[in-house]
Parts: sequence; C-alpha cells; structure tokens
Amino acid sequence: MKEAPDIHIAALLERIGRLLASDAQANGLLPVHWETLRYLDRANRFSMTAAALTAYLGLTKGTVSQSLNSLETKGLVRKRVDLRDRRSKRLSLTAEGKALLKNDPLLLTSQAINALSPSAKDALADSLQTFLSQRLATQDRQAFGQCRDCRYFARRHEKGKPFFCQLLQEPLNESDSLSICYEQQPA
Amino acid sequence: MKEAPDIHIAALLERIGRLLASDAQANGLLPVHWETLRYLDRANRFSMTAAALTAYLGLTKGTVSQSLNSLETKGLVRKRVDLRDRRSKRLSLTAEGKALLKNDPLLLTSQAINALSPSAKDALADSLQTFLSQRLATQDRQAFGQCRDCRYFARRHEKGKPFFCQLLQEPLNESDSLSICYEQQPA
DNA sequence: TCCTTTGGTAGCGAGTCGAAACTTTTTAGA
DNA sequence: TCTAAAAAGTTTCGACTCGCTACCAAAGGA
Repeated sequence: MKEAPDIHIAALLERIGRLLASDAQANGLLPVHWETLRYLDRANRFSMTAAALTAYLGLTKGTVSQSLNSLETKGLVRKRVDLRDRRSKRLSLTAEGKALLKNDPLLLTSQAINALSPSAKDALADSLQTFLSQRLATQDRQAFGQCRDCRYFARRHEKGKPFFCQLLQEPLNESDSLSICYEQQPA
Repeated sequence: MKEAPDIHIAALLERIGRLLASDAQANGLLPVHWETLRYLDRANRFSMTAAALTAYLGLTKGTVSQSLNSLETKGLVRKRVDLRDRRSKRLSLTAEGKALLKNDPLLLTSQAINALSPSAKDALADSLQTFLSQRLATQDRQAFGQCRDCRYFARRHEKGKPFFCQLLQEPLNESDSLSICYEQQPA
C-alpha cells in the first residue's frame, strides 16, 4: 500500500457500503429499516419524528412515510400524535423493535472491525467522522451529532437534570446528552 | 474522540455507505450502474463477464442480467458471445460508457477525502482494505484484488508481455498486471 | 384574516432485487 | 461414447424502495 489516491479510497468506501447493505438484508428487514431502528434507538426525544428521520436518511418525505408504515405494520415502531404540535407524530420503538436490535447485522461488521489494531481503529474512526462531517456540510445537511457536542448545550449542576438545551429551553439528563439530535450544531 | 468502539465504527461505515449511495443517483444512473461501469473499467479481460460481475457485486445472476440489459439499452455497455466458451458473453464499455465515467459522482467523494491529512489518508486506505478483505473472506467471497498481487502472478522478463498468469497460462502486459481479476488469490 | 410554512400521507411509475424455472453449452464420469 | 451434472445467462414474478406530484391539516406571521 505505497500509494493512496483519493479516488481509490472513495471507491473502497462505496464498495464497503454496498457490501454492508447486502448484509443488512437480515431477519426479513431491509437496510433502510435497520437504519431507522438504529436511529430511533439513538435519537433524543426532540428528534423522534418522521421529519428528523427524513433529514437523517437523506430521503424524501414520501419514501420515509412508507417505510415507517411498513415498520409499524410489523409491530416494530409506534406512532402517536404530538399533543403540542398536532401536525406532528412522535415515533418510538416498541419492545419488539428494541429486541430486534439485538440481532442487528451491524454486529457482524463490528466483528470484522475488531480485527484491526487499536491505533488503526482510532485513526479509522477519526477519519470517517471527519469525512462524514465534511460531506454533510457541503450538502447543507445536518450533522446529527451528539447533544453534548452542541453549541446550545449547557451545564446546570443540578441533580437529576444536570444539563440544559438553550435552543429548546429544556432540561436534559445524562442519557439525553449522549443522544443524537436533529437540532444539533457543532460547538 | 476518546473512544472508538467497534459498533460505532461499523455504524459510521454504514451511514457513509448510504450517503454515497444517494449521491450516486447522478446522470440518471443508479448506484449499481456506476459500480458496474467502474468494474468494467478496472477489470482485466478474464473478468469481463456477467458471472464475475455477479460475484463482485454480491448479487444474484438474474439481477445482474437485468442491470446489464438496462446499461446495454442505454448504449453504455456491449455484450458479445465468447467464441471459446459459447455459454459466456464478453462485456465491454462503449465509448459512451467510458466518457460517462468522467462524470463519476465518486469524484465528489474524492474531494472530501482530499481534506484529510496525508497520514490520515494512508491509515484510512490501509484500514478499509484490511476490513474489506476480512469481511469478504468470512463470506467465502473473492477478493478481486490486483493481478500483480496474486499467487499465480509471475515475471518473465520479456518485452511487451513481461508477466504471466500461471493459472490461466496467459501472457500479461503492464496494464493487465494492474487490473482487478475474478480469479485473483492473494499471494 | 389571508397566506406561507411545516409535518405528514397517498398514489404513480420506474427500477432494484431475490427466487425459481428454463435454455444452451461445457465438462466430468462411468 | 453416452449421460448426467455443472455453469453462464435469460426470463418472469412479486415485493419493495424511491422520487415525484398532489394533497391535507395544523401552525405561525403579516
């Protein structure tokens, strides 16, 4: 590996992407379904909507609506109307949905990662994260980073709800601070 | 980035894969079409068949057959029956197909890669290559590596055709040695 | 009040994709 | 040599994604 032209790395990323996508056709679910379940598992309460999911996946509203219908029919996702904004519906994983994530085909991929050396892993994670941010920024798409890395994230030093979102004016707990957020803007 | 758990890296890879796939819907072509054009551009003469492409993409024969028909109708790919083995058809890119590769959406990705430091690039290429080989091996799938990295690759020190394939008993030139091959087995 | 924006749905058409059945050609075995 | 199995591709079918357009209802301004 004496040379590493950019186009070669790009081709590797694309090829690996396809490989993972074809692995993801497990348990009768399609790749986009797995992505949806993972998103709902990791997103905070402000981001559990079809609109946020649409932005995350980079698809159109109609497509996402259909996928969610399919997942709801399968009993993996639940939709409830938001009482504050009655246009919106709040999404959540059902117990079945959460259970299914234990069989996430991504765990297979995770094992192949395990074969890398610790330093290679760190470097890989760094590079991929940088690349992803870069790529999303050039398309004016949200980063969906962790809450705690957001410019609106503040510490209040209170028990139970030690953090605070200055954008939504909402208290945050430890778990919130680790979730990914639709509104997140890197500090 | 103090921690880099395997599952996190796996999720990054999957997310980036989807991102690239949605970019790849350019020029009216679908992601799998671009992958096909790129494959035919990089494969050696022993690997320009639907069967090899099927193994490369990890899809079924039927699906690939349909994709190729679509590309042939668009005038990007040509099919000709192989005179030695009349079951087989030899694929090739048309002039239009080669020209279209100049607009490969992968070039966009390539630019985002460019933002990384040289050392990060090298590390990234290494890690991705290792990961890909690992992943393909566990599924008993071919590596599709470069001809010159194959255990059947030999040097003959003759002009014009300086190399030789000990598996297919065929002379190879410089260009052959750089192509990816269906039969390739890492040395 | 009117008008725009936002969140979501419904229907359409194109096309992937897997599965299975099928044709033709090649190869291996008795 | 005859025959059976394997290999290369094609075709058809059904399920589903995905973009697109049109649509509806709620929210927010001017």
